[in-house]
Amino acid sequence: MYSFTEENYLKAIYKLQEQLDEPINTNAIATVIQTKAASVTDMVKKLSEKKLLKYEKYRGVELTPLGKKVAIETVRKHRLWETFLHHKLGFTWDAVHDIAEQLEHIQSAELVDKLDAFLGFPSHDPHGDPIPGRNGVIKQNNFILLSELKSGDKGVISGVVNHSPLFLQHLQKHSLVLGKLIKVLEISEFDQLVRVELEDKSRLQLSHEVVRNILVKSK
Amino acid sequence: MYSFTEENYLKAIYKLQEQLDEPINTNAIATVIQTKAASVTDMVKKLSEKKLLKYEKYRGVELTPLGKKVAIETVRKHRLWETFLHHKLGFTWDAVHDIAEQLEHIQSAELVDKLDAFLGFPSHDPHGDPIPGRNGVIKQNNFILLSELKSGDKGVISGVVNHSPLFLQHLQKHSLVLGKLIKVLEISEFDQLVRVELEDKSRLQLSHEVVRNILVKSK
DNA sequence: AAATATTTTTAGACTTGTCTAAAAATTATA
DNA sequence: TATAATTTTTAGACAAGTCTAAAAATATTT
Repeated sequence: MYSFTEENYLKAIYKLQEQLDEPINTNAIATVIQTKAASVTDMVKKLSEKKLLKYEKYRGVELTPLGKKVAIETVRKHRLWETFLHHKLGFTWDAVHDIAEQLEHIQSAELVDKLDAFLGFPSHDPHGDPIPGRNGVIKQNNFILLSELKSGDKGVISGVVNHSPLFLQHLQKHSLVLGKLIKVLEISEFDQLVRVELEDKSRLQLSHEVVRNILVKSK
Repeated sequence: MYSFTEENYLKAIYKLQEQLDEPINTNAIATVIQTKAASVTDMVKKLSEKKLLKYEKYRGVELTPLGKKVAIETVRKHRLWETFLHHKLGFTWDAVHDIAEQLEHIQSAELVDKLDAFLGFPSHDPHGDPIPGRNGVIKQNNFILLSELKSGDKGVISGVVNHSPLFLQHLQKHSLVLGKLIKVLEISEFDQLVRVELEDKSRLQLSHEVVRNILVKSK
């Protein structure tokens, strides 16, 4: 139905739209898609002709309901495949993204539904991001940043802001994985380092860069 | 590494090469790939430059060892994905081919190996075709056609010659699926119809068109 | 408000893979 | 073996998606 490229553009624009609530400009798309602004202009014109988005020269783009639907379906496929790769095939959470980027473009509605059922209708992917339902509805997480917790507060690690393999590997190395209960002991006023304690009573110090990229469910 | 199109050409040429043991001509490839002879000529030149096959104008093509390796890897991926779709997701055997045609082009050696392990290192796909190993070795089946059995002979349904969805659905409808023990009762000298008996003592008549497209392991 | 800087678009070109129509080579037939 | 029929290749064009370089529009600074 839609090409790999079209789906990638729609997904990128959708994600930008979630962050900023205003028309998405050409350069922002170019950065996400890893392409040049001129290419974006070309592509955006084509997507506009296909009624997938509204485009006004020099004013940016906005997805139509159809475009948003396709984008969300692509996100759904991506996150289901990530879940498959992690839970069924045993890939670590830092390795699933790149492969899912390919798998998300496989065309078959039946495949998506059967995969969903096979995985037990998961609500979240291996990074804690919510998986859109068949109907396109996304249950938004109400997780908060670990950096927002005060001394004595507890939370369960439930997601990440930064999805880079390097960051994910770093967390993994320190057993900071989804589901882990974490308690804030002390936040240094001097250098912002956060001392935390895990379930097994082990303690470690986390940099601000780390705590502001971990999402927790407050306990 | 190689594009969808390149892999498809190599796979098609490989399969033709298995059937005929002589250089593969342009029209044969065009028929399998569902394209025009002129397109094949163009593509074959490019594959030749990439050392994937040997091409002599007007004389046909022959895969190089590298080309054969890529072709077999593609077949391996195709058959592993078919197995996944059938055994894990519950697709019927007539529905797996089209989706596997897409999945076979996903790029990740690790994915293939992990999928293989997840499936328990299967030896055959849902149609009874052997799955090439990691090393590219294919254990050839020594199945025979059901049409070669004589009255009184028994065999286990182990594969099919015709892979069309229509034929596969037809077999399914009559419970003629892989693993079924089948006994030939009588072959009509008049109209070639074959009366057979299944494990559950049920009997049915099979046309020549059907029996010459079923492969059995002789018992 | 004019000058400067930035962003976006246009124009033209390139790549991959495809096509049609015509030319060239091969094979089959008389 | 000359002629006809078939197969294959070439030539030129097209679509999708990308690029560079230059032009146009918008935003920022003075």
